[in-house]
Amino acid sequence: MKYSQLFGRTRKSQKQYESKNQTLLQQAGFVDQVSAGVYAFLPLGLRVLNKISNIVREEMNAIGGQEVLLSALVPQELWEKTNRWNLDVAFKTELNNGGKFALGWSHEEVISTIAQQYIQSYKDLPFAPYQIQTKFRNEARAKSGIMRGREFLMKDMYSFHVDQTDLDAFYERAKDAYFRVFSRVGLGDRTFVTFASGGVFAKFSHEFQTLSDAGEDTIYLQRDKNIAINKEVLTDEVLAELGVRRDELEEVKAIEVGNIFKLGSRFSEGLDVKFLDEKGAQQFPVMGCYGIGPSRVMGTVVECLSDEKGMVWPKEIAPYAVHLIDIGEGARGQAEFVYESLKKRGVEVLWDDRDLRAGEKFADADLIGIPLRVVVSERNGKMLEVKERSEGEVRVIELEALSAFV
RNA sequence: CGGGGUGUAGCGCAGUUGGUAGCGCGCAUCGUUCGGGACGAUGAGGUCGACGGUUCAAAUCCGUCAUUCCCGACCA
Repeated sequence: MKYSQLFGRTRKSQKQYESKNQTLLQQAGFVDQVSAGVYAFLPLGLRVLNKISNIVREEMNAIGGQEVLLSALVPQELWEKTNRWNLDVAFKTELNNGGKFALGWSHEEVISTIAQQYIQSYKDLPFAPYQIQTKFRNEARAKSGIMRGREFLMKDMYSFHVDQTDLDAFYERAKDAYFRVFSRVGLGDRTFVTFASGGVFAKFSHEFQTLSDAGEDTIYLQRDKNIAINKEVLTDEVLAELGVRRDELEEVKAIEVGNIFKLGSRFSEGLDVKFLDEKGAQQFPVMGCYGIGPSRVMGTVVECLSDEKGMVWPKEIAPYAVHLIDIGEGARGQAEFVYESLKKRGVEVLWDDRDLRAGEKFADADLIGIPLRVVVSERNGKMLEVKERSEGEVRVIELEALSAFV
């Protein structure tokens, strides 16, 4: 992609928000705020978001998840079956004939109602559909850039099992899959599985909490034992159960990037999803649900991995692999050659082909945060000057040697 | 939903005791520049959030509503 043709661009003057991700993503032209908690993703931002979604997709598929796309409009009657119609989070709307709907802020009702048609026998279980869809939540106060919005992208998976044992086994596989997701997006070393409130049917749920001062949650860490506990469930009883002492805990701020939850049979009972077991007896499937918000993950990466010059994207989710810069008119032809060569090799490259001075191009490259910067100039002739965004070292190499960096 | 701040050109901002609006960036044209956000010249671009009130006169004072940011509350 040639930067001169890109929809969206960097700004020199940018309001400095309290939220780093809001400031940097807007300044670099990755997102545009439409309203409080409502964001449009521009080409660069969408590329990142899609890469995160694809990682999630791959890892969910790897444990047997099956992708679906549910409806965003969810009728009142479904919510009423589970007593969730009158909740503040819901954006409500209605048809011209008066039928009432809420925009989906979670989809247990929809998926369970559909599942009901396909679950008759224990032989039909287990399965785990998931979707990646925009969720709508009527937050009283949107905040923190793209991390707590009124609409946001969410991967939600729901699993259905014949019994608790089967759920427990799948739950552990989902937990592992979540670790792989956070590792791949570059947050692995600072993301902890955290004991959190389990609601009515389970003692705990598990949150995936990424350490960051920008986080809304307070968690307590025992790093040696790799145990983390959300402040909301920190009691002496819980500490005893987990085998940790209060005085060995470290209090930290964290961002909840994922949450997995054992639902038991609340929804299968509420929505009357039943199957016949081996003995011909009617049973309710045991369910689990598993959420990750790709847009929140994107914001979290910005919060955690940026520096004073701008964003620093990990390779797996960077909008492009290479940020090509040509300096001086004499380098234009060589830049064109390098650009075409890289594209032919399947390397994703953003070429800043604007007729600007070097300083502006460097500053924009730092702000945008693509992992590898490649400079061509008359000074370097046919050689390429490469520098990784995350470190300072500059190397001069031949085009053929570039594959070692991307 | 309570509390505080904010609203003026595409973006970031200034605008004093009321007298119908400026600066920087960006943008357009030209020239000089050209390895860490260059410089000069010329130019385009705003019913000052909305509505109502006070006044000869309102970006400016008063009221209401909407907006946005932050703190808190909330957060299957």
